[in-house]
Amino acid sequence: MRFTQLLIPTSKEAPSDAVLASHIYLMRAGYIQSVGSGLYNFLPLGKRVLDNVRRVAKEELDRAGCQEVDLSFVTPVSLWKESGRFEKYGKELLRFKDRKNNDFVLGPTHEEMMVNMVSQTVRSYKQLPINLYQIKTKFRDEIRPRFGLMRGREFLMKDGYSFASSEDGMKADFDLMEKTYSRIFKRLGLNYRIVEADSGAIGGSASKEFMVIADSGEDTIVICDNCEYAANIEAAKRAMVACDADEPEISISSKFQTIDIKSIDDLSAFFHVDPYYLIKTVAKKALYDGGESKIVLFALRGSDELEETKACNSIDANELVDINEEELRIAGLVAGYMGPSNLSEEIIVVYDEGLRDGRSLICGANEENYHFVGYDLRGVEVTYKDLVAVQSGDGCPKCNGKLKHTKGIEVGHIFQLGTKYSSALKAEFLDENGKSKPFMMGTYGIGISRLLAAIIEQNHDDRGCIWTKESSPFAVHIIISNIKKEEELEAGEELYSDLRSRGIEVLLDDRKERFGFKIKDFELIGVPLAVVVGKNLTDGKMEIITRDGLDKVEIKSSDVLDEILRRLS
RNA sequence: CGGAGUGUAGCGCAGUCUGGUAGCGCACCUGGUUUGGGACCAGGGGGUCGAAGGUUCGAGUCCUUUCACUCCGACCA
Repeated sequence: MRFTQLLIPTSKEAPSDAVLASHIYLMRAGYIQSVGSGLYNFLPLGKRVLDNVRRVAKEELDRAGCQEVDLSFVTPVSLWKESGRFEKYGKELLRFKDRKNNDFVLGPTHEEMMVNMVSQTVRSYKQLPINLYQIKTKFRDEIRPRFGLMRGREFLMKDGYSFASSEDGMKADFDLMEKTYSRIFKRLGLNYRIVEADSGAIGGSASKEFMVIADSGEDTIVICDNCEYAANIEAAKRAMVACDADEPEISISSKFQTIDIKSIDDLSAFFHVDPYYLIKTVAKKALYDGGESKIVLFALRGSDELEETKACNSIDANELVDINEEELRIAGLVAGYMGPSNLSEEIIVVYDEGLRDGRSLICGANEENYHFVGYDLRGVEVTYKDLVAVQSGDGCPKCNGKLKHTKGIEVGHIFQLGTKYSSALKAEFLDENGKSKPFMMGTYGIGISRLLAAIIEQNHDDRGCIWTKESSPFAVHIIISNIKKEEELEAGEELYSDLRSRGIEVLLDDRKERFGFKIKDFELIGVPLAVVVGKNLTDGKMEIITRDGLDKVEIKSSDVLDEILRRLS
């Protein structure tokens, strides 16, 4: 393509709200344009990259035997009510009515639609397994869209769904998708890691996320420095923690006056006891379907932190929200002096596994200025769940390595769903014995538009984008230094048509601009390879620039074509 | 949802306190000079000052309402 014919509005200035490199450069280099909160237009360059990422995904999925379909974007609300997700998904669902006053949502994901489609067309186990996918715009009304393409409201996603007749079949599908996804992200040139994950609003049993490692990532992931263990903090486990500090010597269990001693630190200092022996009690309001809510106390060791997603899952709630002072008071709770015992019946208490059979503990007495000393959990019937946020330095649950935190961008997520949706939506097939059974499903997503951001987060410098080979909008960027010089123009044009005739995607900068202007645009746009046709043409040479590292070499003009072909192969 | 802030040319901003002809930089158009690191000179186009209502002789500026966008937070107990 010729620069003079392409819409590439590059600019020196970035929008003031852009903080991430990917956001800044994709805007500045004219890939995308903002149209509203979390909404973007893809300009020609952006569309080319999007198509490339989509193509890589499609090729690998088709290779793995998946079939592409395209389901209606507007989906009837009835399906969402049937699956129970209408409430669970909450405000992220964009709802609206048509002229006949029927309710619809814009699809944020398509489990319901796909199950519905398959249940109408697949009747027999002989038709299984089957794996269907689509690459389609999705809409989620995010609480707070930000970071450009990273967290938009409208975005392009590949969503796939597998249907099997047995659990083994489902697991085989899942494993195949894990391999396929690995191939896709590898081809896109990404440094990624597969981590164990929470299933979130999708539901289901096992799930894994594909995380692109980047400091700007929104997710915290926990990785082992010794083995392959890696998990999202929302699902990360750790080896049991022992405490080096001595257990406090407590002769009798009793209330103890602790005026103005409210925090774990204060308590620890006041009693000269390691926080390990203190109970931290976190109060939350849990929201359920139908507007129901319950007060829940999560008890964990003072040395640990609560992981909210785990906490939410532990009580099967839709969401956890903070409790305001009024609600605390009504529940008979005192901030700073909360404890898991002596509570009204309506309050649910969940203990962290780390407290199992704990003794000689200190906790709030649920009374202003008093703590309870010598709390003993041995032989007491309580609910234990894994609630803690794994911290850097904790032991790996798989080996004796140490865990550490790092940041990642979630670009893929694969789930084993089992029969969650097929049961709810009564999607069944007849097995070998003529018996009706719900499909064993898996669901698999890739954030196609988010990948553009992820690729740039991982591949950029202070001058602009550096695309990877398969994602780049063009393979080669030819810069004609001064189009007024006939020989430069001719040589540039000739190289351009030679490359094009070999099927190579070339961007030719034929604008009537100065050299500096053009080279800055090349650096901003980030095509991996550039050829400068300029002043050293008089010595019969051209310059090849590698965008990553900006290495330059002069090559005899007659050898340039071969050199480029060699590098691209 | 809670808190803070911003809406003025395509983009980035000043002007608002103290009411009196709508400004700057970049970008854009014309002509000329320049041509290897975002050039220079001259000329030019472009605005319901987010919207609605009010106060006033007069409102970008003051008052009321509203909409949109952005940022921070959603922790501890």
